[in-house]
Amino acid sequence: MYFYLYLCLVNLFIFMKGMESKPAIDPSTEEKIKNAARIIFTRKGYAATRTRDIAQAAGINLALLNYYFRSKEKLFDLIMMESMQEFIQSISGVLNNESTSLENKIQILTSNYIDMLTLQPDLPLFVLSELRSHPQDLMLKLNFKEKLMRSYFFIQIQEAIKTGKIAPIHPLHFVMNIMGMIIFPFVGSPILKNIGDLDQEAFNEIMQQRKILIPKWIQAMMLKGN
Amino acid sequence: MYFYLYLCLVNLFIFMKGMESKPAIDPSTEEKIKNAARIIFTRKGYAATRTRDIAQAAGINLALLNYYFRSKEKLFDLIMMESMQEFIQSISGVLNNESTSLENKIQILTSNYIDMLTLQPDLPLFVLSELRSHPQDLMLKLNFKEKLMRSYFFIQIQEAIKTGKIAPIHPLHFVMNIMGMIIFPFVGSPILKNIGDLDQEAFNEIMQQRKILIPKWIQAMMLKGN
DNA sequence: AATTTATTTAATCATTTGATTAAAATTTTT
DNA sequence: AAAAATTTTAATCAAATGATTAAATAAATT
Repeated sequence: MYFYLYLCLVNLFIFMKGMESKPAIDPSTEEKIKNAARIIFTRKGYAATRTRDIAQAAGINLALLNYYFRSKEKLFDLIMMESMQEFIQSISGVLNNESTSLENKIQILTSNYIDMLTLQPDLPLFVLSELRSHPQDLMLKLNFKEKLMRSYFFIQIQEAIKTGKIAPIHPLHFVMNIMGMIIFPFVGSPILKNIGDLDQEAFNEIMQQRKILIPKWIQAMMLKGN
Repeated sequence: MYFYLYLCLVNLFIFMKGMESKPAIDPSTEEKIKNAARIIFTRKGYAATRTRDIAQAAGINLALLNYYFRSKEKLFDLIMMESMQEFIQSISGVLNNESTSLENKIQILTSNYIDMLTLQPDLPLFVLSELRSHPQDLMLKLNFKEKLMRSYFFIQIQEAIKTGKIAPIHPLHFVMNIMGMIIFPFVGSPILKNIGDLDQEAFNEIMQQRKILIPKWIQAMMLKGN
């Protein structure tokens, strides 16, 4: 709620520290806490995460966590912000590349996304879950929407619809299908691994296959001619 | 953990009650609690749900909740079980209908699923989230996997692969794509509504469109000829 | 109607958990 | 080395929360 106010304060804090050339916050301890927090928050969600568990995982005292980050919520907001930014950052470049075709973007996007989610398979469920309860759409509204709607990628989609390359449907169907086919397998991996009798390695192999398959499928189902 | 043991005890309990023709548990109050619990658990998840909130929503006392269901965890397990069973039940009939074609099943499945999720949009994220933490794959292993693998639907998929109607890929890709395209929009609805500037009504309209579109897409991307 | 059984409540417990405080240890600056 | 600033810890607090108990009320049975 007081998220932006907090960020301003943190930035001011860090900035002033730098100005006064007083000893900067030891990055090693702060990072240790943040890393532990990221892992546990991402795996268990906000409500199920205990600050004591974070402290223990970081190898520090509980009081230290509050010394550095003031509260559980503020630590969470920070982690959440960084996760989202990393998320957006990772695709922003691809979406706005004006020298790649729509087909090409889909290929690169799929490949990058699958590689990223293979390394951080808990990330999407975490983001999707927390987004529901916390009305932090601020972040979302101010970043994600703008980034996507004004992206060259979106212009290309609308162009393709105009020229009849894509059927005249709501562009959101496009986003839903791509994201659904890429992200859902990771979100539903416990079920999918179970019904397919797959261990982690076999699951990853399937995901690697999808780097090739999904762009083909998207093309077959949505792009006319070619 | 002691989930099955508990179920047995509950069943035994109810059974014996019936035998002795002692007054059965008042269904109205028990149902009130279960309904409130289902809504709140589904919306906020296990960890973020307070038993007091359930009691209040049900219009009863906190002690009464524990009187009927013994503990938060046991109430949760019951809700979870019922949700999963309803989930499986709702598709089991479709999957095992031997008089419908593969294409037909996909149409019906898509339509049913979208109607169901339109009424219970929080269900998939709830199930997917809780499945990750709680290793209650027992339930999953003993039901979902068997139900799906032995279904006539699965036989039809394998048949279609043999006759070359579907490219020779892992059948799981099929499941991932259908589920991804149907379920993901509901899981990601906060983001999607935001970037598409959709209110609930407009979102539902898009989902209605997908009842027609998804079967077509699946056919175009995975089913050769026809 | 009397008695037994089932249902419901108010009050309370015990544990968990986020957060604070005051002091100790460490590092930095003078 | 002394002083000042910082990092870290042990101990503790206060609120939240799941659960229980004993008593009151209502319903069913005899």
